[in-house]
Amino acid sequence: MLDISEVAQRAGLPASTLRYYEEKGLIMSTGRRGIKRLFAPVVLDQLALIALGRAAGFSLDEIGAMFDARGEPQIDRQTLVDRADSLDVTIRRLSAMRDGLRHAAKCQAPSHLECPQFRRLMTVALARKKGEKARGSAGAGRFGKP
Amino acid sequence: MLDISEVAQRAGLPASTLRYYEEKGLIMSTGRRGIKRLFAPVVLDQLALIALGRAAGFSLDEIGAMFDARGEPQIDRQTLVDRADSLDVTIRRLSAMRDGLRHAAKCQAPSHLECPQFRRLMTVALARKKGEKARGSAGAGRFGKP
DNA sequence: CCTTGACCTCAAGTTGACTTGAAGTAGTAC
DNA sequence: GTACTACTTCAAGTCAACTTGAGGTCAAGG
Repeated sequence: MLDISEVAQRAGLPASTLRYYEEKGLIMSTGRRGIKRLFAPVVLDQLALIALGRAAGFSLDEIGAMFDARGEPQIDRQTLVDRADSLDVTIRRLSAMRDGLRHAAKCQAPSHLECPQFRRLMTVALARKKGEKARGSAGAGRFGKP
Repeated sequence: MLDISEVAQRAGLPASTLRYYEEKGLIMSTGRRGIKRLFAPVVLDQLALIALGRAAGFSLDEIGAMFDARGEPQIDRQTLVDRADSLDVTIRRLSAMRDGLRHAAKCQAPSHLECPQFRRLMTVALARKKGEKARGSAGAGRFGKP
């Protein structure tokens, strides 16, 4: 059993964030010693998972919908697959942006927005509207209209 | 020349966001007809670039530091390369998360956090601490401690 | 000429994800 | 038993990225 400062230190998060995550139902403390929270070591895995989800652009609510407070995936397997699909889209975009940045760093063209290679990369990155719409509204939440 | 509603419609963004982006110096209107903004069509490319950057987890300020209001990359080529490198890290994590989600959707293990395959994917996703630290602090801003 | 509607500005409000601060509590060390 | 310290709660504050609302402007149509 770990107390909050140990979890904080190992996860690289402030204790306040851990309390906030618990309040939101993303993690659970397994008990108290006196008034102090105790966490099972598995919470570190859960926090890693949450960090991953945040890096993927999912909101805390979305992450909460994918995994319960014990870190187990929720039963809606289709949602998990949809999330994975939307990650694919994100990954394709990010790859294009990475390539675009690398290209921009060495390209001599006076205007990058007119450089054919740069534009091709951007087009790749944005060639998703159909795929995204065709599948309904299961996006990662960071794209699309309000 | 496009007026704001046309840009809004084509970019899939509300006009308020376009005004906000202009105020932040991310885009420029090329003039006014009376009191109304006019935009050159190239603004659509810039907006695509901004959307890409946002999807990559960059803040508007970071995007503003990478590209000027005309959409041209700023001269600090090393920064562009650093951003690209940090995108590589992000992409690796997201790929692992995507695989993890796909696996979770079909795996029968009672606890995923104990499923060896799931853990292996997560480990891949998180095996960056060294790489990230070794390169200094050129991250995308979404990772690391405050 | 007058109205209409799409734009404008500027200030204030919203949301998500936390952080901070004040005031309280409880194991441990002396 | 008192002090210390690491925790606790709860309310309020912060920050980014927008959004909303009130009141103003202006070109075009009738």
